Amino acid sequence: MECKRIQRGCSLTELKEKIIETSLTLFDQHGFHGVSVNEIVKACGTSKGGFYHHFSSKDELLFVIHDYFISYVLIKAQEAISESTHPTEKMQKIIQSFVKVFDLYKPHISVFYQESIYLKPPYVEAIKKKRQTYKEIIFSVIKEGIDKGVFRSELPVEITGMSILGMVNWSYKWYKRDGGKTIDEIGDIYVDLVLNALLIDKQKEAEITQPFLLKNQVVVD
Amino acid sequence: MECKRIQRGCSLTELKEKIIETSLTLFDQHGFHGVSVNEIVKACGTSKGGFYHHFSSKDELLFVIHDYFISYVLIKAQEAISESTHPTEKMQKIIQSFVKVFDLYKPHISVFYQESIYLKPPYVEAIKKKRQTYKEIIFSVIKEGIDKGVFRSELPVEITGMSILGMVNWSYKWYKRDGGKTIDEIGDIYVDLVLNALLIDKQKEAEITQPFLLKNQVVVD
DNA sequence: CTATTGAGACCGACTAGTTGGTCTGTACAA
DNA sequence: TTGTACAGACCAACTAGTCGGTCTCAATAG
Repeated sequence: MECKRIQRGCSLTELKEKIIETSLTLFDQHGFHGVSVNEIVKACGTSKGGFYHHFSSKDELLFVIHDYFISYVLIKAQEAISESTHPTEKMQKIIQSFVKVFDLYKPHISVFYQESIYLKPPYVEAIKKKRQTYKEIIFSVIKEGIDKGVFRSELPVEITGMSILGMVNWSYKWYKRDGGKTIDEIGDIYVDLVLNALLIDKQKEAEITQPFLLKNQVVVD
Repeated sequence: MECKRIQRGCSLTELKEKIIETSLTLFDQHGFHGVSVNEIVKACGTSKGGFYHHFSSKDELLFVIHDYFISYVLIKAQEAISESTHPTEKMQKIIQSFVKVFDLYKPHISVFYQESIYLKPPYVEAIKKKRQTYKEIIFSVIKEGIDKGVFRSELPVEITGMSILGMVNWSYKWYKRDGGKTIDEIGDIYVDLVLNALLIDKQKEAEITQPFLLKNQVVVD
């Protein structure tokens, strides 16, 4: 179960790990302010002392969760674009890699997008910086696609990028693992929608046979 | 300033109105749990008594804000589809009408998407029902488009619908009134992206001259 | 091999402050 | 007089965070 996840530093004790995992689930269900430190430690079978031995504050715990997640996503995105040369393929890989994260890190994502307003100033800047980096990866792929004559040049880079981000990110509001479709299927649909929206028609004709565009398969719900 | 907004029942006293508007701004900035009732009443220049005269609880205030917003959006969407016959036009109208709400109800939207997890059981069902109705409006337009041979039949209705919703909804995370583009311009881009993603190519050829698709204008940021 | 030490991991009663909510009182209009 | 609209002191419950203390165990000393 843990094997597919990113390797944490082995310096993390079991309790610290458990506090993070437990509070992640609780925050996901009730929100950061809907869960008290007492509830966290009770759910962990530990104590206030145990908690504050590992975290200087409840806010730091929130930061650790945020940082852990965004760092992971960032690495995955960088991997995705580095192992491809063609902008279309890069876009496809980014979307598919991000969408995969939903299976592994659903609570992380919910907390990340839901509770980030509660991050205290010293922490919020660090997270913002990484989020911006992530955005710029998306933007750069779109820009590259336009420059290479693959994507439609009339599209504004930033807003198109935010549209894609929004489409994918919003999944955290509704995706359930036991829903009708697997996360990979959903990813394929996203890729299909995005590429149909971005590619210039000639390119689309040429690439329609590639696997990232949905065939005329009947996809029932 | 208020004139463009929906007419509230005139039974609302000035204080109740003021509490709603003030807390909306505060919730938007600091989150529902980041603002205490004391802070609300202080910002309003009123008192605990004043507050609890109009609201039975802080939770009810949150519900009122939610219900007010979703009801408005629902009406707008129903207007949008009823005044059009063609699915393409319906989709266009829905997106444009929703996007317009961002200018008028930015704090409502932020609170709606950010704090809804804190709605208590008696309230949360009522809101969920209306949200579902909204989703089904979108779904029905997509379904109609597919049935009429306008939208690509290989697209799954629900996920495509959630993609569109996500794309548009996500705006609340980044849209600023004084940004580079007006909300109407952003709406046009959304319409362009969505229709390019949904329309079958023949339709696209035929309708490319229509105003809802971006011309080869250079849109700089 | 045993004894001593000391540092990290953890416990839980405690505190100071804040929270949502109540209750009595008041001003005023009908 | 009666009801509505508000004021603000008050309260019980809960909050994040503290702090003195205990336990474990590895490193060192004898």
